[in-house]
Amino acid sequence: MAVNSARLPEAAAGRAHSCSTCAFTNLCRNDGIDENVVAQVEALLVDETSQYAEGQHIFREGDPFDSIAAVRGGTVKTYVLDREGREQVLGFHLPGEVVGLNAIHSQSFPCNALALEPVVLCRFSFRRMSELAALIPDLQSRLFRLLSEDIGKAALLSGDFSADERMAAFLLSLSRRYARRGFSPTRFNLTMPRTDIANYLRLAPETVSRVLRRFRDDGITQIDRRDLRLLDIGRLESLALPVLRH
Amino acid sequence: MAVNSARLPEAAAGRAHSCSTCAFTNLCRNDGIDENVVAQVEALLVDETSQYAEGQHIFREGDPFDSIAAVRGGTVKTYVLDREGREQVLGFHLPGEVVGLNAIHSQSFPCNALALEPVVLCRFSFRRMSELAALIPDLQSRLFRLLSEDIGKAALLSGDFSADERMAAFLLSLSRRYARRGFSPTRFNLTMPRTDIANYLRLAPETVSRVLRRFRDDGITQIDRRDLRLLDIGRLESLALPVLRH
DNA sequence: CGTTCTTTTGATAGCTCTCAAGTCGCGTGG
DNA sequence: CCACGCGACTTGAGAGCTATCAAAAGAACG
Repeated sequence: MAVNSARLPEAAAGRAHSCSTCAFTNLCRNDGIDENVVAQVEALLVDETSQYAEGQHIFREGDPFDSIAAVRGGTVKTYVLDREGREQVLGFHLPGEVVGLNAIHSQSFPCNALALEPVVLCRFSFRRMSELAALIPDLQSRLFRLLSEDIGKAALLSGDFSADERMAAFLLSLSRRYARRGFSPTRFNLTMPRTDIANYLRLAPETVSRVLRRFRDDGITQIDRRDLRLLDIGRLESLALPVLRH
Repeated sequence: MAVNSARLPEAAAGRAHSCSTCAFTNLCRNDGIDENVVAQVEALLVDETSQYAEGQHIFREGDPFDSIAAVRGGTVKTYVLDREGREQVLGFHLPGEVVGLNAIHSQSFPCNALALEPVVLCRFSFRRMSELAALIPDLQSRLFRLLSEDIGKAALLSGDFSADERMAAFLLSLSRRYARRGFSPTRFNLTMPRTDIANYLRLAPETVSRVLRRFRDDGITQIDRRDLRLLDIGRLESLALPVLRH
């Protein structure tokens, strides 16, 4: 029962923590922003408490783009379907991360987004956020950086790396991202099924199973179902080096 | 001698055409923008005529980020070096396309950029462009879209596609991008060596050679050294379908 | 005209996929 | 409480695609 929420720090119960670890930090909070601007920022929160049950779609490919969402809780999977209906997983979005940035260009979502577990979102009107960005240089800069950050994110998929390298990089990526948001970097739940991991890493599910078994046999991880502990991060890092480059 | 410049439309000789097919269209041109703003836009061009010879670096990994560049002529290759010094090609930038967007986040270039042939760039100060974007909503919007567009660009590399699918998608991508800028979509030069294509597609150079030979044998292309003609775009499209999805 | 780099071609090995079967966990209903 | 069934996961054996190794042919350069 190693649900991630169980590892949430004490302070995380309230909204304050969620926002302090969110990618939009300093946007929702008052830090160094004019008071009457804060009111406008608050007004951006279109539907602060939108919730989704496991298996529900947040948006689907082709849906008109109007708002950006930040994940407050749960895991969101983005994916596309090819001509033959086969799924291609594009990524997983953890608490504090943003979903939908790739929709700005075409003004419609280029992929589907699904809740892998109960999900809570903060939604922002992108139009209003743009208007505000023109008034607050720091906000504009933050948006530019957020967008820029995502451009180089495909490294995990792009290289012709071995199954071990991909898996190590994947686990390490999860670890670091959880750590950044205040969760344990050494123990967390794989909130997605093996098939989704395999699909994301462009491996067969059987290969994922075999690699995870080897990692366990080698003492790198301890894993029971989806409950994962990283025992030897150093080894993981050296395995993932070709993928992550640092 | 099928140099691309030889296929440049008549109108392309002057600056007008170059700019009309550039990713920053409507930024350099006066269309619908206040006249005294145009002066400011002009002022953005830091070094309009910066040129690079084949083999010269435009920037290197770690260089401080200050400006974005649009390719006016030539081809730019971006790449990184891993721990062992092996090169990893990230992409090719053709005339009219933008280089350096992924540097905004970290304020320094995360990769190297090399001129594969004589290159002419338009450089823009990103700081000044941001300031101007706050004044011109359309410019801000254009920048957001430009950034968003690049986020989903890694599809060519990300999937576990066959060598044929990758190559077909690569050739088709070049064709479409050249067409978009006013060049011939059916005949152009591969401005990069086979090794770079192989590296970019995550294939061995030998595999690239074999695939190109098969394409030629099958009447899909006609190729002599780097002079390439696409004879059967329909077949290319059906091959590339799993990669490009349309 | 030799040197060097690029490209091509051939033979072999290896990693991962595919196919197939079996195991485990868990909710359902008897 | 236990049998059942379903889905997720694991495990095993063989095939295929591409990388690797090796070598030669071809173009570019001085």
